[in-house]
Amino acid sequence: MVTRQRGRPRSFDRLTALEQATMAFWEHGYETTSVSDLTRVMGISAPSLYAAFGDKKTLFEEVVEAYALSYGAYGGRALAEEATAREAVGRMLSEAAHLFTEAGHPRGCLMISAAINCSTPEVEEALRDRRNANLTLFEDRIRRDVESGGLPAGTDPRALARFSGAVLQGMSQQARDGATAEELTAVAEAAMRAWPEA
Amino acid sequence: MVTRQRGRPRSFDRLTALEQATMAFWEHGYETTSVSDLTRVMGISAPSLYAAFGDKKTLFEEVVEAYALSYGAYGGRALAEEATAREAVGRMLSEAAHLFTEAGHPRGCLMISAAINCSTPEVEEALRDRRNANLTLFEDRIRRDVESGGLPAGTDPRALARFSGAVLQGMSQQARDGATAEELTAVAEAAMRAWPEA
DNA sequence: CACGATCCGTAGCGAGCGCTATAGAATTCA
DNA sequence: TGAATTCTATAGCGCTCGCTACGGATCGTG
Repeated sequence: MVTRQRGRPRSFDRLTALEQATMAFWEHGYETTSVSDLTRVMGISAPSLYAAFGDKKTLFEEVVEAYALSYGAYGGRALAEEATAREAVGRMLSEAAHLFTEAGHPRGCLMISAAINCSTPEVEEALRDRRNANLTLFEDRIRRDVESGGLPAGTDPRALARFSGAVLQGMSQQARDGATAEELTAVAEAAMRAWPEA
Repeated sequence: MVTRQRGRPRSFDRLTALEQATMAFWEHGYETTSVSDLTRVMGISAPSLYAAFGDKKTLFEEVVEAYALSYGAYGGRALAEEATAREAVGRMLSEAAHLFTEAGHPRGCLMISAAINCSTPEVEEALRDRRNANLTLFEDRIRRDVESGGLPAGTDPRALARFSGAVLQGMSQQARDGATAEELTAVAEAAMRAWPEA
């Protein structure tokens, strides 16, 4: 049902503006990115922003959702496509080493770094919930391999998932602190040495 | 040379106020902790704060320095007191698992989480410089063991230092995301499995 | 064309920010 | 006791924050 639009059409591309907002939030975080920062990088005025995206918090939520489906989708892809939990996490960390440092967008991971110390608690908790949900996905995938014999019987799925998530979060901060793709790749490889032998 | 103080004496304890400022910055970060937050938790008025500590940025720098010498000294102690780099880092991660989660102060590490996304770039860089300086300390300690044969000849000191730092930073965020001391201890133990055999 | 609908830019709201001028209170020294 | 010194509290500065009222501009529809 495509309702023909009635009034004056929007003079900017909504997806482009969302992408530019993503870059701003990714680089500076939720709190530090002001609405006037956003209107400048998006090339629109404040009333246009509020009409198209709601308030700042709602815009950020849409940014996070879009990020999770694009830049942040590598983890889910690895979990879905690799045959074992070990291969999935190994691939995820390896890809993260490049994604966290490549040119064309800010360093690190938006979901990890963009709402660390936030005066709006709901925003901070929303990203925390996403991070913890991802941890549970790791844990479930690892447990499947433990139960099927792909990982040793004594393996603690929750501990191994937390370890992998901690390395990923640490890699994000190292990327923002200046680490190169090569250095992060070495971190990822070291982390996989901690995994039990298959 | 203790010069007798002349005018009206200060009506609050400077160290106590500094400690209370530390707790506030530790929990909420540099940016999110306002001067009025500080005056409330420190129990003093704004002019007293500015007279005793300078501006907000200077107060934060003093907080960070005091933190590094107290709560944050465990890493330096482990490096100084343990016989090998492996034992030092293992002890550091193990202690961090408890320090990052124990009651009586906020979770995680102030130097890791308090200035992530900061509108004052110098503050963000000051903590980044401290983190990177700590990485170099790890690296130097590891290199000593590689050169003395305590670690295998092929070991990359910089990579192993970055890995250890990444785990520490990840543990800090996991602590703030709700991980228990036991879970973080498991993360620390997993990390040490990545270290080469002595 | 006129009309309703929708979007745009200007301009500014109330609130909180970091910070400070000012004056009074409390102490030491002469 | 009086003067000099230093701290404290009130009160408010200029600024930026997130957000929006308003009027003009631009569209589809009749």
